[in-house]
Amino acid sequence: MSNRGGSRLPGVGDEREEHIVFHVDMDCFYAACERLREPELAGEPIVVGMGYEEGESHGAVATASYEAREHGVESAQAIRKALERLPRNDSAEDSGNDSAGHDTPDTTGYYRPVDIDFYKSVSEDVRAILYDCADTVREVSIDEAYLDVTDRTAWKVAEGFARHVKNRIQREVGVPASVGVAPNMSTAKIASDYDKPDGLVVVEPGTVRDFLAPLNVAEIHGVGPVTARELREMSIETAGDLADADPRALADRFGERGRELYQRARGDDDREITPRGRPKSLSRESAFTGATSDSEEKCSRIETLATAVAERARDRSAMYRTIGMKVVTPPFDVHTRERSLPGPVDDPELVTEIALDLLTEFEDDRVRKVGVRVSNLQFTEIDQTSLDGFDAPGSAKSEGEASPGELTPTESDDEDDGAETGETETQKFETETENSHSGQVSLSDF
DNA sequence: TCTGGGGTCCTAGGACCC
DNA sequence: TCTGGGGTCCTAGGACCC
Repeated sequence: MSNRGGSRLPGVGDEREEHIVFHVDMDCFYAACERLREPELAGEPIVVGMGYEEGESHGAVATASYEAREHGVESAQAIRKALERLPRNDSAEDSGNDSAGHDTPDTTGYYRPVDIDFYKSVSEDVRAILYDCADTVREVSIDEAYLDVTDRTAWKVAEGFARHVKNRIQREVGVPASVGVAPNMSTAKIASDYDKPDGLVVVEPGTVRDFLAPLNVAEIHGVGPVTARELREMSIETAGDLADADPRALADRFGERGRELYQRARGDDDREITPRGRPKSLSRESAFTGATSDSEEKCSRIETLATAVAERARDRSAMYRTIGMKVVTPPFDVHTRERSLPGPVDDPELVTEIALDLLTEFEDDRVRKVGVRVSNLQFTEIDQTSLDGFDAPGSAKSEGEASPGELTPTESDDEDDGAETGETETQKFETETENSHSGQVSLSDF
Protein backbone atom coordinates (compact mmCIF):
# COMPACT_ATOMS: atom_id res chain seq x y z
CA MET A 1 0.00 0.00 0.00
CA SER A 2 1.93 2.89 1.36
CA ASN A 3 5.10 3.55 -0.50
CA ARG A 4 7.54 3.91 2.29
CA GLY A 5 9.12 7.31 2.10
CA GLY A 6 11.08 6.80 -1.06
CA SER A 7 13.14 4.02 0.46
CA ARG A 8 12.61 1.96 -2.64
CA LEU A 9 11.88 2.58 -6.26
CA PRO A 10 8.24 2.16 -7.19
CA GLY A 11 7.61 -1.14 -8.85
CA VAL A 12 11.13 -2.39 -8.33
CA GLY A 13 11.83 -3.36 -4.76
CA ASP A 14 8.27 -4.04 -3.82
CA GLU A 15 8.47 -7.77 -4.00
CA ARG A 16 8.74 -7.58 -0.23
CA GLU A 17 5.05 -6.79 -0.23
CA GLU A 18 4.47 -10.26 -1.47
CA HIS A 19 6.32 -12.05 1.26
CA ILE A 20 4.01 -14.44 3.00
CA VAL A 21 4.84 -14.94 6.64
CA PHE A 22 3.21 -17.34 9.07
CA HIS A 23 3.57 -16.91 12.78
CA VAL A 24 2.73 -20.16 14.51
CA ASP A 25 2.04 -19.93 18.20
CA MET A 26 1.02 -22.92 20.29
CA ASP A 27 -1.89 -22.26 22.63
CA CYS A 28 -1.06 -22.71 26.32
CA PHE A 29 1.64 -25.05 25.21
CA TYR A 30 2.68 -26.54 28.53
CA ALA A 31 -0.92 -27.16 29.52
CA ALA A 32 -1.63 -28.68 26.12
CA CYS A 33 1.31 -31.05 26.59
CA GLU A 34 -0.03 -32.13 29.96
CA ARG A 35 -3.33 -32.92 28.27
CA LEU A 36 -1.50 -35.05 25.80
CA ARG A 37 -0.34 -37.24 28.64
CA GLU A 38 -3.57 -37.05 30.58
CA PRO A 39 -6.42 -36.81 28.11
CA GLU A 40 -8.85 -36.77 31.05
CA LEU A 41 -7.75 -33.19 31.59
CA ALA A 42 -9.46 -32.02 28.42
CA GLY A 43 -11.65 -29.06 29.24
CA GLU A 44 -10.36 -28.88 32.82
CA PRO A 45 -8.48 -25.96 34.34
CA ILE A 46 -4.76 -26.73 34.34
CA VAL A 47 -1.96 -24.80 35.99
CA VAL A 48 1.63 -25.67 35.15
CA GLY A 49 4.02 -24.28 37.74
CA MET A 50 7.73 -23.77 37.70
CA GLY A 51 9.58 -24.26 40.91
CA TYR A 52 6.44 -26.11 41.87
CA GLU A 53 6.26 -29.61 43.23
CA GLU A 54 3.35 -31.92 43.60
CA GLY A 55 1.24 -30.93 46.57
CA GLU A 56 3.35 -27.88 47.42
CA SER A 57 2.44 -24.23 47.12
CA HIS A 58 5.66 -22.49 46.17
CA GLY A 59 6.72 -21.55 42.67
CA ALA A 60 5.11 -19.49 39.93
CA VAL A 61 2.65 -20.10 37.13
CA ALA A 62 4.35 -20.97 33.86
CA THR A 63 1.16 -21.62 31.93
CA ALA A 64 -2.49 -21.58 32.86
CA SER A 65 -5.09 -23.13 30.58
CA TYR A 66 -7.92 -20.87 29.48
CA GLU A 67 -10.24 -22.61 31.91
CA ALA A 68 -7.85 -21.72 34.73
CA ARG A 69 -7.53 -18.14 33.50
CA GLU A 70 -11.25 -17.74 33.92
CA HIS A 71 -10.66 -18.08 37.63
CA GLY A 72 -8.11 -15.30 37.67
CA VAL A 73 -5.01 -17.43 37.41
CA GLU A 74 -2.34 -15.60 35.42
CA SER A 75 1.04 -16.26 34.01
CA ALA A 76 3.94 -15.51 36.38
CA GLN A 77 1.60 -15.45 39.34
CA ALA A 78 2.77 -17.02 42.58
CA ILE A 79 1.35 -20.52 42.93
CA ARG A 80 0.10 -19.59 46.37
CA LYS A 81 -1.96 -16.85 44.82
CA ALA A 82 -3.23 -19.13 42.08
CA LEU A 83 -4.32 -21.65 44.70
CA GLU A 84 -6.37 -18.96 46.42
CA ARG A 85 -8.28 -18.33 43.24
CA LEU A 86 -8.40 -21.87 42.02
CA PRO A 87 -8.01 -24.56 44.67
CA ARG A 88 -6.16 -27.70 43.82
CA ASN A 89 -8.03 -30.72 42.66
CA ASP A 90 -6.66 -33.61 44.64
CA SER A 91 -8.53 -36.35 42.87
CA ALA A 92 -5.38 -37.47 41.06
CA GLU A 93 -3.87 -38.40 44.37
CA ASP A 94 -6.95 -40.24 45.58
CA SER A 95 -7.62 -41.63 42.16
CA GLY A 96 -9.40 -44.89 42.36
CA ASN A 97 -11.82 -43.60 44.95
CA ASP A 98 -13.58 -41.27 42.62
CA SER A 99 -13.89 -41.93 38.96
CA ALA A 100 -13.73 -39.05 36.53
CA GLY A 101 -17.47 -39.11 36.35
CA HIS A 102 -17.90 -37.66 39.78
CA ASP A 103 -16.51 -34.25 39.13
CA THR A 104 -15.58 -31.90 41.85
CA PRO A 105 -17.13 -28.53 41.14
CA ASP A 106 -15.27 -26.72 38.40
CA THR A 107 -13.82 -24.41 40.99
CA THR A 108 -10.80 -26.67 41.31
CA GLY A 109 -7.84 -27.01 39.03
CA TYR A 110 -5.15 -29.51 38.18
CA TYR A 111 -1.66 -28.38 39.19
CA ARG A 112 1.36 -29.91 37.49
CA PRO A 113 5.09 -29.16 37.72
CA VAL A 114 6.92 -28.13 34.55
CA ASP A 115 8.37 -31.11 32.70
CA ILE A 116 10.49 -29.32 30.17
CA ASP A 117 12.01 -32.44 28.64
CA PHE A 118 8.62 -33.76 27.74
CA TYR A 119 7.53 -30.42 26.29
CA LYS A 120 10.70 -30.32 24.20
CA SER A 121 9.92 -33.70 22.75
CA VAL A 122 6.46 -32.52 21.76
CA SER A 123 7.96 -29.33 20.37
CA GLU A 124 10.26 -31.35 18.15
CA ASP A 125 7.31 -33.12 16.61
CA VAL A 126 5.72 -29.79 15.82
CA ARG A 127 9.01 -28.53 14.49
CA ALA A 128 9.25 -31.36 12.00
CA ILE A 129 5.92 -30.30 10.53
CA LEU A 130 6.95 -26.66 10.32
CA TYR A 131 10.15 -27.45 8.48
CA ASP A 132 8.20 -29.64 6.18
CA CYS A 133 5.85 -26.80 5.32
CA ALA A 134 8.21 -23.85 4.90
CA ASP A 135 11.45 -22.94 3.19
CA THR A 136 12.69 -20.95 6.13
CA VAL A 137 11.78 -21.33 9.77
CA ARG A 138 12.81 -19.14 12.63
CA GLU A 139 12.19 -20.76 15.94
CA VAL A 140 11.57 -18.17 18.60
CA SER A 141 10.96 -20.42 21.55
CA ILE A 142 9.71 -23.85 22.45
CA ASP A 143 6.19 -22.92 21.35
CA GLU A 144 6.57 -20.27 18.68
CA ALA A 145 8.04 -19.89 15.20
CA TYR A 146 7.97 -17.76 12.07
CA LEU A 147 7.70 -19.41 8.68
CA ASP A 148 8.57 -17.88 5.33
CA VAL A 149 6.19 -19.60 2.94
CA THR A 150 6.42 -17.12 0.07
CA ASP A 151 7.45 -19.80 -2.39
CA ARG A 152 5.07 -22.41 -1.06
CA THR A 153 1.79 -20.62 -1.46
CA ALA A 154 0.05 -17.52 -2.81
CA TRP A 155 -2.14 -14.94 -1.17
CA LYS A 156 -5.33 -16.33 -2.69
CA VAL A 157 -4.74 -19.67 -1.06
CA ALA A 158 -2.65 -18.67 1.95
CA GLU A 159 -5.49 -19.17 4.35
CA GLY A 160 -6.01 -22.72 3.20
CA PHE A 161 -2.33 -23.47 3.50
CA ALA A 162 -2.22 -22.00 6.98
CA ARG A 163 -5.17 -24.15 7.94
CA HIS A 164 -3.34 -27.15 6.57
CA VAL A 165 -0.36 -26.43 8.82
CA LYS A 166 -2.59 -25.89 11.82
CA ASN A 167 -4.56 -29.06 11.17
CA ARG A 168 -1.44 -31.13 10.73
CA ILE A 169 -0.15 -29.98 14.09
CA GLN A 170 -3.44 -30.84 15.73
CA ARG A 171 -3.83 -34.14 13.97
CA GLU A 172 -0.27 -35.44 14.08
CA VAL A 173 0.88 -34.05 17.39
CA GLY A 174 -2.37 -33.34 19.18
CA VAL A 175 -1.82 -29.78 20.37
CA PRO A 176 -3.68 -26.67 19.24
CA ALA A 177 -1.94 -23.76 17.55
CA SER A 178 -2.87 -20.29 16.42
CA VAL A 179 -1.54 -18.99 13.14
CA GLY A 180 -1.15 -15.42 11.93
CA VAL A 181 -0.59 -14.74 8.25
CA ALA A 182 0.78 -11.41 7.03
CA PRO A 183 3.33 -9.82 4.70
CA ASN A 184 5.82 -9.36 7.53
CA MET A 185 6.88 -10.73 10.89
CA SER A 186 5.57 -8.08 13.23
CA THR A 187 2.09 -8.14 11.73
CA ALA A 188 1.99 -11.93 11.58
CA LYS A 189 2.87 -12.02 15.26
CA ILE A 190 -0.04 -9.77 16.14
CA ALA A 191 -2.35 -11.71 13.85
CA SER A 192 -1.61 -15.02 15.55
CA ASP A 193 -2.52 -13.44 18.84
CA TYR A 194 -5.64 -11.78 17.55
CA ASP A 195 -8.02 -14.70 17.77
CA LYS A 196 -6.38 -17.03 20.24
CA PRO A 197 -6.88 -19.83 21.04
CA ASP A 198 -7.13 -21.96 17.94
CA GLY A 199 -7.05 -18.84 15.80
CA LEU A 200 -6.31 -18.27 12.15
CA VAL A 201 -6.09 -14.67 11.02
CA VAL A 202 -4.96 -13.53 7.60
CA VAL A 203 -3.90 -9.94 7.01
CA GLU A 204 -3.39 -9.39 3.32
CA PRO A 205 -1.04 -6.82 1.88
CA GLY A 206 -2.84 -3.52 1.58
CA THR A 207 -4.95 -4.15 4.65
CA VAL A 208 -2.18 -4.07 7.20
CA ARG A 209 -2.49 -0.44 8.28
CA ASP A 210 -6.23 -0.75 8.76
CA PHE A 211 -5.83 -3.96 10.70
CA LEU A 212 -3.29 -2.48 13.08
CA ALA A 213 -4.76 0.99 13.55
CA PRO A 214 -7.35 0.26 16.27
CA LEU A 215 -5.05 -1.94 18.36
CA ASN A 216 -3.56 -0.77 21.61
CA VAL A 217 0.13 0.14 21.27
CA ALA A 218 0.94 -2.41 23.93
CA GLU A 219 0.11 -5.14 21.44
CA ILE A 220 3.02 -4.18 19.25
CA HIS A 221 5.96 -6.47 19.76
CA GLY A 222 8.62 -4.45 21.56
CA VAL A 223 6.26 -2.20 23.48
CA GLY A 224 6.36 -3.19 27.12
CA PRO A 225 4.83 -1.54 30.17
CA VAL A 226 7.42 1.24 30.33
CA THR A 227 7.20 2.26 26.70
CA ALA A 228 3.43 1.96 26.72
CA ARG A 229 3.23 4.38 29.62
CA GLU A 230 5.58 6.85 27.99
CA LEU A 231 3.63 6.65 24.76
CA ARG A 232 0.43 7.32 26.64
CA GLU A 233 2.04 10.40 28.07
CA MET A 234 2.55 11.49 24.50
CA SER A 235 -1.16 10.83 23.85
CA ILE A 236 -0.32 7.80 21.75
CA GLU A 237 -2.74 5.07 22.66
CA THR A 238 -3.29 3.00 19.55
CA ALA A 239 -1.13 1.66 16.78
CA GLY A 240 -2.90 4.15 14.55
CA ASP A 241 -1.81 7.02 16.79
CA LEU A 242 1.72 5.70 16.66
CA ALA A 243 1.63 5.39 12.89
CA ASP A 244 0.53 9.02 12.65
CA ALA A 245 3.02 10.33 15.20
CA ASP A 246 6.06 12.41 14.36
CA PRO A 247 8.89 9.94 13.84
CA ARG A 248 11.47 12.49 14.94
CA ALA A 249 9.74 12.97 18.27
CA LEU A 250 9.73 9.21 18.71
CA ALA A 251 13.38 8.94 17.85
CA ASP A 252 14.20 11.70 20.32
CA ARG A 253 12.40 9.92 23.08
CA PHE A 254 13.20 6.29 22.35
CA GLY A 255 16.21 6.34 20.08
CA GLU A 256 16.49 3.75 17.37
CA ARG A 257 13.75 1.71 18.95
CA GLY A 258 11.32 4.59 18.51
CA ARG A 259 11.90 4.55 14.80
CA GLU A 260 11.40 0.82 14.70
CA LEU A 261 8.13 0.90 16.62
CA TYR A 262 6.88 3.65 14.34
CA GLN A 263 7.60 1.47 11.33
CA ARG A 264 5.90 -1.54 12.86
CA ALA A 265 2.82 0.45 13.69
CA ARG A 266 2.66 1.40 10.02
CA GLY A 267 2.97 -2.22 9.02
CA ASP A 268 6.47 -1.70 7.67
CA ASP A 269 8.87 -4.36 8.78
CA ASP A 270 11.40 -5.63 6.32
CA ARG A 271 13.24 -8.05 8.55
CA GLU A 272 14.09 -11.23 6.71
CA ILE A 273 13.13 -14.47 8.32
CA THR A 274 16.39 -16.14 9.20
CA PRO A 275 17.01 -19.31 11.15
CA ARG A 276 18.14 -18.71 14.64
CA GLY A 277 21.88 -18.58 15.17
CA ARG A 278 23.74 -19.86 18.13
CA PRO A 279 23.21 -18.51 21.60
CA LYS A 280 25.18 -15.45 22.64
CA SER A 281 25.14 -16.19 26.32
CA LEU A 282 24.28 -18.98 28.72
CA SER A 283 23.12 -18.44 32.25
CA ARG A 284 21.60 -19.95 35.33
CA GLU A 285 19.93 -18.13 38.12
CA SER A 286 17.92 -18.98 41.16
CA ALA A 287 15.94 -17.24 43.85
CA PHE A 288 16.18 -17.69 47.59
CA THR A 289 13.03 -18.22 49.54
CA GLY A 290 12.74 -14.74 50.89
CA ALA A 291 16.03 -12.83 50.92
CA THR A 292 19.30 -13.75 52.56
CA SER A 293 22.34 -11.87 53.75
CA ASP A 294 24.06 -15.06 54.82
CA SER A 295 27.34 -15.03 52.99
CA GLU A 296 27.74 -18.75 53.00
CA GLU A 297 24.34 -19.30 51.54
CA LYS A 298 25.05 -16.84 48.74
CA CYS A 299 28.44 -18.35 47.98
CA SER A 300 27.26 -21.90 47.87
CA ARG A 301 24.39 -20.94 45.57
CA ILE A 302 26.81 -19.15 43.26
CA GLU A 303 29.04 -22.22 43.22
CA THR A 304 26.16 -24.45 42.26
CA LEU A 305 25.07 -22.12 39.48
CA ALA A 306 28.61 -21.62 38.19
CA THR A 307 29.11 -25.35 37.92
CA ALA A 308 25.81 -25.74 36.14
CA VAL A 309 26.56 -22.96 33.66
CA ALA A 310 29.99 -24.36 32.88
CA GLU A 311 28.45 -27.75 32.30
CA ARG A 312 25.81 -26.27 30.05
CA ALA A 313 28.51 -24.54 28.02
CA ARG A 314 30.48 -27.74 27.70
CA ASP A 315 27.38 -29.62 26.62
CA ARG A 316 26.95 -27.17 23.81
CA SER A 317 30.64 -27.10 22.93
CA ALA A 318 30.86 -23.44 23.82
CA MET A 319 33.96 -21.67 25.06
CA TYR A 320 33.46 -18.36 26.80
CA ARG A 321 35.53 -15.26 27.20
CA THR A 322 33.38 -13.35 29.67
CA ILE A 323 32.13 -14.53 33.04
CA GLY A 324 29.47 -12.60 34.89
CA MET A 325 27.34 -12.66 37.95
CA LYS A 326 24.09 -11.05 38.93
CA VAL A 327 22.43 -10.30 42.22
CA VAL A 328 18.94 -9.03 42.82
CA THR A 329 18.43 -7.01 45.98
CA PRO A 330 15.10 -5.93 47.42
CA PRO A 331 12.80 -4.59 46.27
CA PHE A 332 13.90 -5.74 42.83
CA ASP A 333 17.16 -4.07 41.96
CA VAL A 334 19.27 -5.94 39.48
CA HIS A 335 23.03 -5.61 39.62
CA THR A 336 25.40 -7.28 37.21
CA ARG A 337 29.17 -7.58 37.25
CA GLU A 338 31.29 -9.24 34.64
CA ARG A 339 34.90 -9.80 33.72
CA SER A 340 36.42 -10.58 30.36
CA LEU A 341 39.40 -12.81 29.81
CA PRO A 342 42.16 -12.46 27.22
CA GLY A 343 40.81 -15.44 25.31
CA PRO A 344 38.02 -18.00 25.32
CA VAL A 345 38.17 -20.79 27.87
CA ASP A 346 36.34 -23.89 28.96
CA ASP A 347 37.17 -23.82 32.64
CA PRO A 348 34.48 -24.60 35.22
CA GLU A 349 36.70 -23.76 38.16
CA LEU A 350 37.47 -20.37 36.74
CA VAL A 351 33.77 -19.66 36.35
CA THR A 352 33.26 -20.40 40.01
CA GLU A 353 36.29 -18.45 41.08
CA ILE A 354 35.42 -15.31 39.14
CA ALA A 355 31.74 -15.44 40.03
CA LEU A 356 32.62 -15.68 43.71
CA ASP A 357 35.09 -12.87 43.38
CA LEU A 358 32.51 -10.63 41.73
CA LEU A 359 30.06 -11.53 44.47
CA THR A 360 32.26 -10.11 47.23
CA GLU A 361 31.09 -6.61 46.35
CA PHE A 362 27.65 -7.64 47.58
CA GLU A 363 28.63 -9.76 50.53
CA ASP A 364 26.93 -7.49 53.02
CA ASP A 365 23.74 -7.04 51.02
CA ARG A 366 20.49 -8.78 51.45
CA VAL A 367 19.93 -10.72 48.27
CA ARG A 368 16.81 -12.36 46.93
CA LYS A 369 18.30 -13.92 43.85
CA VAL A 370 21.67 -14.67 42.26
CA GLY A 371 22.80 -15.75 38.82
CA VAL A 372 25.87 -16.74 36.82
CA ARG A 373 26.39 -16.12 33.15
CA VAL A 374 28.98 -16.78 30.47
CA SER A 375 29.11 -14.82 27.24
CA ASN A 376 31.32 -13.94 24.31
CA LEU A 377 30.84 -17.51 23.25
CA GLN A 378 32.84 -19.32 20.68
CA PHE A 379 31.80 -22.65 19.26
CA THR A 380 34.53 -24.92 18.15
CA GLU A 381 33.35 -28.47 18.27
CA ILE A 382 33.91 -31.05 15.64
CA ASP A 383 31.83 -33.90 16.81
CA GLN A 384 31.95 -37.56 16.01
CA THR A 385 28.53 -37.77 14.46
CA SER A 386 29.45 -35.44 11.64
CA LEU A 387 32.50 -37.38 10.54
CA ASP A 388 30.62 -40.09 8.76
CA GLY A 389 28.07 -37.68 7.41
CA PHE A 390 25.17 -39.31 9.14
CA ASP A 391 23.51 -38.79 12.41
CA ALA A 392 24.43 -41.92 14.25
CA PRO A 393 21.37 -43.34 15.97
CA GLY A 394 21.38 -42.47 19.61
CA SER A 395 24.24 -40.10 19.14
CA ALA A 396 22.97 -36.91 20.63
CA LYS A 397 20.93 -37.11 23.81
CA SER A 398 17.44 -38.46 23.51
CA GLU A 399 16.19 -37.03 20.31
CA GLY A 400 13.44 -39.52 19.80
CA GLU A 401 13.07 -41.34 16.52
CA ALA A 402 14.50 -39.59 13.56
CA SER A 403 11.67 -39.25 11.13
CA PRO A 404 12.34 -38.42 7.51
CA GLY A 405 10.89 -34.99 8.16
CA GLU A 406 13.73 -34.15 10.44
CA LEU A 407 16.27 -34.23 7.70
CA THR A 408 14.95 -30.95 6.42
CA PRO A 409 15.75 -28.94 9.51
CA THR A 410 19.27 -30.23 9.46
CA GLU A 411 19.72 -28.71 6.06
CA SER A 412 18.07 -25.40 6.76
CA ASP A 413 20.14 -24.91 9.83
CA ASP A 414 23.24 -25.09 7.71
CA GLU A 415 22.77 -21.58 6.52
CA ASP A 416 22.75 -19.90 9.84
CA ASP A 417 26.03 -21.17 11.09
CA GLY A 418 28.45 -19.30 8.96
CA ALA A 419 26.15 -16.45 8.15
CA GLU A 420 24.95 -15.49 11.56
CA THR A 421 27.57 -16.28 14.07
CA GLY A 422 30.14 -13.98 12.59
CA GLU A 423 32.86 -16.43 13.44
CA THR A 424 36.29 -16.10 11.99
CA GLU A 425 37.18 -17.33 8.55
CA THR A 426 39.37 -20.02 9.99
CA GLN A 427 36.26 -21.81 11.13
CA LYS A 428 34.84 -22.42 7.75
CA PHE A 429 36.01 -25.97 7.85
CA GLU A 430 34.54 -26.46 11.26
CA THR A 431 31.21 -24.94 10.47
CA GLU A 432 30.87 -27.25 7.58
CA THR A 433 31.78 -30.39 9.39
CA GLU A 434 29.65 -29.66 12.39
CA ASN A 435 26.56 -29.08 10.38
CA SER A 436 24.91 -32.41 10.54
CA HIS A 437 25.01 -32.12 14.26
CA SER A 438 23.99 -28.55 14.60
CA GLY A 439 20.49 -29.30 13.44
CA GLN A 440 20.09 -31.60 16.35
CA VAL A 441 21.66 -29.25 18.79
CA SER A 442 19.16 -26.56 18.07
CA LEU A 443 16.40 -29.11 18.30
CA SER A 444 17.03 -29.51 21.95
CA ASP A 445 18.36 -26.07 22.60
CA PHE A 446 15.17 -24.64 23.91
C1' DT B 1 1.49 -7.78 40.07
C1' DC B 2 5.47 -8.10 46.03
C1' DT B 3 8.47 -10.83 40.90
C1' DG B 4 10.61 -17.56 38.27
C1' DG B 5 14.23 -18.58 34.82
C1' DG B 6 16.50 -18.01 30.42
C1' DG B 7 17.42 -15.17 26.86
C1' DT B 8 18.12 -10.72 23.28
C1' DC B 9 19.21 -6.08 21.98
C1' DC B 10 20.26 -1.20 22.93
C1' DT B 11 22.48 2.72 25.27
C1' DA B 12 25.96 5.27 27.47
C1' DG B 13 30.30 6.39 29.60
C1' DG B 14 35.16 5.47 30.10
C1' DA B 15 39.59 3.58 28.54
C1' DC B 16 42.57 3.33 25.00
C1' DC B 17 44.40 3.89 20.33
C1' DC B 18 45.54 6.41 16.10
C1' DT C 1 49.87 22.86 26.03
C1' DC C 2 45.76 22.63 23.95
C1' DT C 3 43.09 20.93 20.44
C1' DG C 4 40.25 17.41 16.73
C1' DG C 5 37.89 13.44 15.25
C1' DG C 6 37.16 8.49 14.70
C1' DG C 7 37.11 3.80 16.16
C1' DT C 8 36.88 -0.30 19.29
C1' DC C 9 36.37 -2.70 23.49
C1' DC C 10 34.59 -3.19 28.10
C1' DT C 11 31.19 -2.71 31.65
C1' DA C 12 26.59 -1.71 33.80
C1' DG C 13 22.00 -1.01 33.38
C1' DG C 14 17.44 -1.10 31.21
C1' DA C 15 13.57 -2.75 28.47
C1' DC C 16 11.57 -6.45 26.52
C1' DC C 17 10.24 -11.29 25.20
C1' DC C 18 8.67 -16.16 26.11
